[in-house]
Amino acid sequence: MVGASVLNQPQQFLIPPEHNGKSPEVDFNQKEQECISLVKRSKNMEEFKQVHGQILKLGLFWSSFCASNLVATCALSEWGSMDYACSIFEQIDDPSSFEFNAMIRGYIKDMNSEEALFTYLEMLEMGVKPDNFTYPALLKGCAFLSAIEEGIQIHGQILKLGFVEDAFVQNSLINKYGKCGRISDSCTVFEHMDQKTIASWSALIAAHANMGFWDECLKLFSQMNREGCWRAEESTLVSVLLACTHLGVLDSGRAIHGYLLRNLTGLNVAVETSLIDMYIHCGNLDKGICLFRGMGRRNRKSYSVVISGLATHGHGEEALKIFEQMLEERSEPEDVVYVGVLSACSRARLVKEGKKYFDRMRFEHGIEPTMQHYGCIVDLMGRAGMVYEALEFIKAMPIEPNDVIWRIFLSSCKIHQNVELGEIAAENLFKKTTQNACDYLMLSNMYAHAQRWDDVSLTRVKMAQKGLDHVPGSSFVEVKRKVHRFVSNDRSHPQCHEIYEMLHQMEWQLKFEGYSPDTSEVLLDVDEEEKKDRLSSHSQKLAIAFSLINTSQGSPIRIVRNVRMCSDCHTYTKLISAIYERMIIVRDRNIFHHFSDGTCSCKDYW
DNA sequence: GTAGGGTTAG
Repeated sequence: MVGASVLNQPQQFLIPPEHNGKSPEVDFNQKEQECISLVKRSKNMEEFKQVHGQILKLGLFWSSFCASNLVATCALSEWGSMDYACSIFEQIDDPSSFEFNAMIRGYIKDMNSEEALFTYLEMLEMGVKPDNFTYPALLKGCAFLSAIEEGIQIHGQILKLGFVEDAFVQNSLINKYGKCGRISDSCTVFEHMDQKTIASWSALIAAHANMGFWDECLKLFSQMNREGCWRAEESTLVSVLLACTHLGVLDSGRAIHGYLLRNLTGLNVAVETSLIDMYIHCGNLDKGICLFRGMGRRNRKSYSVVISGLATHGHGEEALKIFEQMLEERSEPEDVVYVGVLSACSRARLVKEGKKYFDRMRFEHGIEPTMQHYGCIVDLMGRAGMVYEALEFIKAMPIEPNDVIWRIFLSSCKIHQNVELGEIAAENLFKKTTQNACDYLMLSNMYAHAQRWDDVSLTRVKMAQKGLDHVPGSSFVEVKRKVHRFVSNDRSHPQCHEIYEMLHQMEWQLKFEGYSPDTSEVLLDVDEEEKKDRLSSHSQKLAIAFSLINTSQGSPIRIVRNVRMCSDCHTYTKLISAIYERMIIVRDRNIFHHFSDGTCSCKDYW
């Protein structure tokens, strides 16, 4: 049936068959040219099949570049089909590297990397020599499959065939090694390059981002600016923005924003969304929302970023309004956006609404709940104090609850000091292989609060037996694009003396306000004075003291923490925000605390 | 004579 319809139609696009005065060879070449041009101009499968039919009818398939172009167009066009391309390809008696390359690229475009690798093997078996065009796509396939062994073999073939100097091949190698987690191999390829282009830097930065080496991403970006004369493109900057987001470095993120505005006209939705995400996760929610409101076009991801962002900053109601607005704009929700919606309900303690959205997700939008959704509901109930109901919910889950579910439940039990259920949570959590020191500390803190010192010791012994080390709490502050890290009782900072002076001064001020340290979360059964000493130099307090010295009066202080803050630091920070009239924003793992005028946005539940 | 690399957010 291929091309059947064209036979019944006037052949407007071809030269009439009668002799036009030229030699048959010229005539043939002209027809061939016209057919190729028509193949390339096809806008859909229907048009393509018509031209294919014509080419077969005119006998041009066997003797020309027509077959090549048919395969390439069908394999690589947006509207193309690999099945159809394959059927054409199979009719070529003696396929060249061009046709093989087109097939390989087509499979990669279709995310069918296995088939791309099979095609390459077929190419070698048939004795067709690969060229420098073969490898970029093939390496992309290896990257996608994280196929380390195959990748190494292919690298060997590249060396043997002498394509290792090709910049495109080298960039693909950097990417491939990055995706396979072999970052040092990416660096080696990069270092050996004569001509490093923007794509080489981008590939290297993305490789580091893929491994979560955020500091390295920023270092490479500044190195690139120092060494190169080209301007970064959007794709590079998304990786760099992602690094800023993870590190919580707002000033560096702002600098990238400035760079984008200076060097690019108009940003695409992906970059705008990355910027919004960066602002929100670096603690400047208002700027993120402002950019979101100014977006010309939004997609589901931009909505999702903003909804989750508002939820983590404790603005649950606002997040739900944006979600309703998204539904009005007929953007069908996907499962991830519901994680934001449900966590918004949980943070705002909107239990009824949360349950309603959970049902709506399943029954109205047909989304099967994932572990994350179940986690949100456990959090929703647990945080609101419905710990017994939360436990029943966990027991009724159709999938085996993972460590995260039990951790969320343990955290709820701790907030509401339900030791009995907390022990059930811990018992289940400790059966999992992914337990960590924080889990033991949570249980231990709960016992400490209940003054059960024997159980505190026992929990710590168990923790030590498992070889789990207490993760030292760190606080990070960025001042003038430089990140300062503090740990508890830190005396390593160059401004150490001034910082402790400031801390002393702060304590005096706090005493006037009637503050007394909350020692309930200091683990050891030692005397009160020692506990107070340990508390007074927690990393967050050092970071605040440092910021008060080094930033201007009235400017907000932004702190990123690696572990959850203790209740004393929370109370302390609330009071400091009022005394020093500063907004203090703390990123505490996944949520934000906005301390202002003596209160916190989390309403003391975190 | 046909073509290729880095591509993102939760």
